[in-house]
Formats: sequence, structure tokens, C-alpha cells
Amino acid sequence: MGVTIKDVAKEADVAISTVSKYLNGGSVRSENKKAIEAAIRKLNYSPNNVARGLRTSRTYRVGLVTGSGDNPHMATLLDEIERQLWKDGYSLTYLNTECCDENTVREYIDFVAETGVDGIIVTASGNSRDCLQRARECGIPVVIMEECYTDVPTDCVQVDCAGGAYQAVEYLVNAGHHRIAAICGPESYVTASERYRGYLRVMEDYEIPVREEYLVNGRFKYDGGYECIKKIWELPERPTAVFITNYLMCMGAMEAVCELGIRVPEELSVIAFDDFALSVMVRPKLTAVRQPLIELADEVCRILVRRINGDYSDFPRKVRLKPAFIERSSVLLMHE
Amino acid sequence: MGVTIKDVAKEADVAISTVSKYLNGGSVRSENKKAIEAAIRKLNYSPNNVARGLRTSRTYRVGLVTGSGDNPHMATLLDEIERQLWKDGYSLTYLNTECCDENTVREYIDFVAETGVDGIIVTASGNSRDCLQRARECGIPVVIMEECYTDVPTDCVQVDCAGGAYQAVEYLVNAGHHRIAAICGPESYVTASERYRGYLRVMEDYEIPVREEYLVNGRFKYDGGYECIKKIWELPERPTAVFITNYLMCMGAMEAVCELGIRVPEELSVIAFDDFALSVMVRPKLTAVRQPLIELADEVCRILVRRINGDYSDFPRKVRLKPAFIERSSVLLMHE
DNA sequence: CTGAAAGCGCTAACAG
DNA sequence: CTGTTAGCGCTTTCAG
Repeated sequence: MGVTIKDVAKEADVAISTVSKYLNGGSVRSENKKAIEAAIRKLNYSPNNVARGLRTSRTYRVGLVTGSGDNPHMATLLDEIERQLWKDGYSLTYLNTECCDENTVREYIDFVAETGVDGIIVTASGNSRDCLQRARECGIPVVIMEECYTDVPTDCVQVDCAGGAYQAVEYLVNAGHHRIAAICGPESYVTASERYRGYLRVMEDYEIPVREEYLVNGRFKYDGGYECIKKIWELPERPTAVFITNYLMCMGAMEAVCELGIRVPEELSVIAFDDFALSVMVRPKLTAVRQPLIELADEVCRILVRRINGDYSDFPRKVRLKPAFIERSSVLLMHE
Repeated sequence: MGVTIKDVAKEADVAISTVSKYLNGGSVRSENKKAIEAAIRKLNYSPNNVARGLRTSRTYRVGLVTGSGDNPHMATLLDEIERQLWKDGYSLTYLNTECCDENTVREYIDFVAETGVDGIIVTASGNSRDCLQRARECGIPVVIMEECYTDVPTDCVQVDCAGGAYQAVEYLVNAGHHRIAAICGPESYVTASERYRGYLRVMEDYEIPVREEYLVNGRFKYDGGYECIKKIWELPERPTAVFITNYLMCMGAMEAVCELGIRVPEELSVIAFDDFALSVMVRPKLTAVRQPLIELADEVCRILVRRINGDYSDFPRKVRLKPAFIERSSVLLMHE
């Protein structure tokens, strides 16, 4: 630290602005170019991004505001987002709101407003709208991840959760199941409600009555999944299959399954939304819906960077990626 | 955006410097104070941190440089670090080097040098020294997490891995096991070598010969754990117990255990370093060593913030937290 | 306690 | 192509 563009200019015996121009890729007489390069090397100079940011009002930072840092799939998204953004010259500021705590969200938003970042990725289910509003006021581009707003023009990248859920539940029905329980998440989460919607549509399309007692809320948490299995297992008429709508709950559910000694799939067929290590670590291996997390992250970054660069040609962009269905052996095929 | 301290000053009819003083907690005549507060509210002003940073050369950002974003325990550390730092007014820049890729580390370091952050937390096993060196040149405080350097004065917070490993392996020995395999990580990782060292010490203290074929390297990766189990199960004289030195490998190992139909603990006792959801999801539940991740993160943040504030009174600080031993039922007690 | 003024390091007109 | 100059928004002496 301490060595500035001024020092480089003096050392290279050119004007400050010439150095600046060189630094920003402008054309400079080759003689001067060499001198500047030599000076930079000699002094071990690196430009001060803060000062640069003050002038250009660009920080080369992107904020990721999330409300689900505890969800294992976030780690994958985070790493991929960080990698992609870095490639484009941005660093990632990680802002985790822990269950969408309102005060924290507000603080984060203020932070962002204080020239904190050039762009924002939001996936804090629930408070995304606040963030969106404020960011818009500040003129900072936002891309919504895992949700999709239709009432206000916004770039959104999401996974077709309803479709994925439909495929999963339909598979269950085709396998001969009718008593199908669903372990759901909070209704305020779009991802949760979409998955639930997929379930409902199958029931509707196949004219299977929806039974209230088979609908249990696991709050997208580990404990919730655990409790839900306990609950449905106490029912007078147990379901023959269960659709678990996220990974955290799936883990909890599998613990309960172990504890109760439920045989899968003989006594209970299991199908899960999200597919991670767990799916192949339990016996039988779990049939599951896998989200295209890498593509999701990549698409989000691509759009955001374009917006930051002022390219709004395809605004608002709505991307809806398709999940994959992975058939393994946790579902009993009843008519075989 | 757009509204600056100048606007506030004009609105409140005071000098810019008075507003600045107020903003930074200096004493201001109560009359002016009110006017300023009103102006701020009216204009919805929030200070520009970049400009502030340029003057004070503080960015209120901390960088977390890690080489193990894929390790599940990182998620816990990350979230806790973010929370703690935010409480102290810092935002977290997440820099994941993916397996300590050298070029990326270099870029990260340059970034940090360019007034990117006020402080750095490093846990990029392998390249920490580079980072340390460069940061020192820039005068940016660094706290090393999960490692400990003794040759150069540095703040380090780590878990006593050797101790934890010792306890685990000793438990195995006391349970009557002598043929104990160890699934290890890369020697270049301090965490890996420490855990291995704990194993060796038990063997030494109890005068059990170390058998080369029981020492397998799983590279701290999922696949590695899987392969290692396969390998030791092909041995003419199989071990009766295995000590798995991290979570990722433990997951892979458990998949192999399932696949080979190995009965735990009857045929093979299992003890793991790191204790997460998996431990209670498999049957039998896994006996494990649990790292105090929250304390680890808290301690790191506490030290770093003190250093940033110029308090070097206890430098260099070396903290060595003790892991907990969680007894469950994956170890066969042979003399019962 | 307050205000005027200098300047953090850099970029972006603008003349030359 | 190069150099001079004027700020970006804020903090910080230094007089008053």
C-alpha cells in the first residue's frame, strides 16, 4: 500500500492521466507503455479500487442476499456464483439474513444502498420485494434467484419446481400409489408453494382426492421433516408414499424413518425434491428430483453482469430451468 | 443514491463538516443535531461508504479466503462469521479458491491488496502463507483459521485435532480394537496431518504396531472415503475398526459400507471426525468427534476485529479449542 | 462548537 | 497521444 498512480507516473516520467489511460486499456505510445509497465513492476503498484470506485461509482462487488444459508444447496450455488462473478471481475459479498429476519434485511438493504455493490442477487424468500424496491431506488440491478415476480418487471431465474414436483408425484401415481403424503415448506416461500402446487395438480389431473391429514408442514427444516414422518406414521390409515419437498426435511425424515424402523419402499415409498449426497447414502437409494444448480447460478450471474454493464436489451428476463428426475429404488412399483 | 452529505448540510443549514462530525458521533449543538437528523430523514440520506473508505482507508469489509468451500462444515463457519462480523459493522467478502488453486489465490491476494478489505480470515490450507505474506506487506491484519503457524508470529485459531483424534482412537483401543484403519486426508493440510498424528500417538502410547495397509488416503473428498472402504475391505486381514478423518470422506465411506453390506459395528466399528446430520441418520448412529465450529468462528472474528481496531496487545494470539467426543453406537465394545 | 479548505487516489473531460 | 485540471463524497486539520 501507499504506492499510488502518482508514484507510477513520476517513475515512468509521464502524466498521471497517461497511466490511468494505460490502466484502463486505452492506447498509449509503446515507449510510454513500456515505461509504465516497468514502473508498475518496480513499485509493485496495484490500483486502489476504492478510489476508482468513488470516481466511477462502480465497486466491482456483487451482493448475495439470502435467507437460507443453512440449506445445503446454498453452498453449491454460492461457490458457483462466486466463481462466475470473479471471472467477470466481481467479488462476492455474502449477506445471510437467517430466516429472513426483517431487521437484518433492512440493514442489508441500507448497506447495499450505500454504494456497497454494483448488483444484487436475491434469494431471501419473503423479503425479496423490500430489497427489490430499495435497490431500484438506488438504481442497482437485481436478479431474483429461485423466485419469479410477475407484477413488477424483474429479472428472475428459477427452477420449474411445480413441474419437477409434478413429475415426481405423477411417478408415484403411475407406480400405483394413491395415498400420497406431502411434507411441505412454509407457504410464504415460493419454492415451497410451487412444489406443493405440483403435487396438487397431479391429484387433480388423476382425480385423486386430497386428504388433509396427508399434508404436513415441515417448515423446510431438518426437525420439521423428522416430525412430519412421525406424524403421518401415527395416522389410522397410513400413506403408502411420501413426497418430501426439500433436502433439509428429507434428512430429518430419513432419521425418523430409521428410528421408526420403517421399511422403504415396502412400507413407505419415498421421493424427494433435491438430490444430494444423502440420496445415495441411505438404503435403498432415493428417487429424487435434482435441481440444475450450476446452470441456475450461471444464468443468474450472466444476466446480472449484463445489467451492470447497462445492457437491458432483454429486460425483464424470465428463465425457468427444468429439473431432472432421478429414478432410484425408494419407490415401490405396486403393479409389478 | 445521489443525495450526499452536501445536500444534508444545505438542508440543515450547517457546514458539511458539522454533518460529518455528527455522523461520526462527535458532539454537536443540540439545535444543529435536530436539524441534521431531520434533513437526513427528509432526504433519506445514507453515507457513501466508498468515499468514506477513501479518506479513512477503511472499507469495513473482511475477506474470507478459503480452499474448502465444498466441505459442509464451511457453511456453518461462513454463516457464523458473517453474522458476527455484521454485528461489528463489517461485511463479508467470500473468496473461495477451490482446492487452493494457485492462480486464484494470487488474484485474491492482489484483490485484497487493492484496498479490498480491512482484514482477512484465511483457511485456504496450503496457500495461507502466500496470503499472509502479501497481507503483511499491505498492513492488513490476518487471522488464520484451522491452522497454526509457529515460525512466523500470527493470530491463529484452531481446533485441537490431534487431541480429538487421540480421544477417538483411544476409545477404539479401550473398546478392544487393535486392527484400526485410518482414512486420512492430504498431508499438506494441517487438519489432516494433525488428525493422523493423533492416531499415531495412540498407537505409540499403547504399543500397537502401525500397519501400512491400514493407512489409506481419501484426499478429504467424498470419493476418497468411498474408495478407502473398498480398499480396506479387500485386505486379507481386515481391520475391525476404522477412523475416518473428515465429514466428506465419512459420507463416501458410509455409501461404500452400505454397498458392501458391511454390518456396523459387528463387522466394522466406525468412528468419525466431524459430526453432522449424517451421524444420526445412519444406523447405527455414528460415534464422532465434534468440532466447536461456532466458537471457532466467534473467536476468529473477535481477534480480527481487535486487530483492525489497532489493538495488538495480545499479539500473536494462539487459540486451540477442544473438540467434543460424542459416543453413540457405531463402535463394538469387544470385552462386553 | 462550527466552517472553510485541503486532499484521499483515481477518472474523465478538455486543450494542446 | 499526452498533460492539465476538476472533481467523486467524505474526513480532518485549523482558524474563528
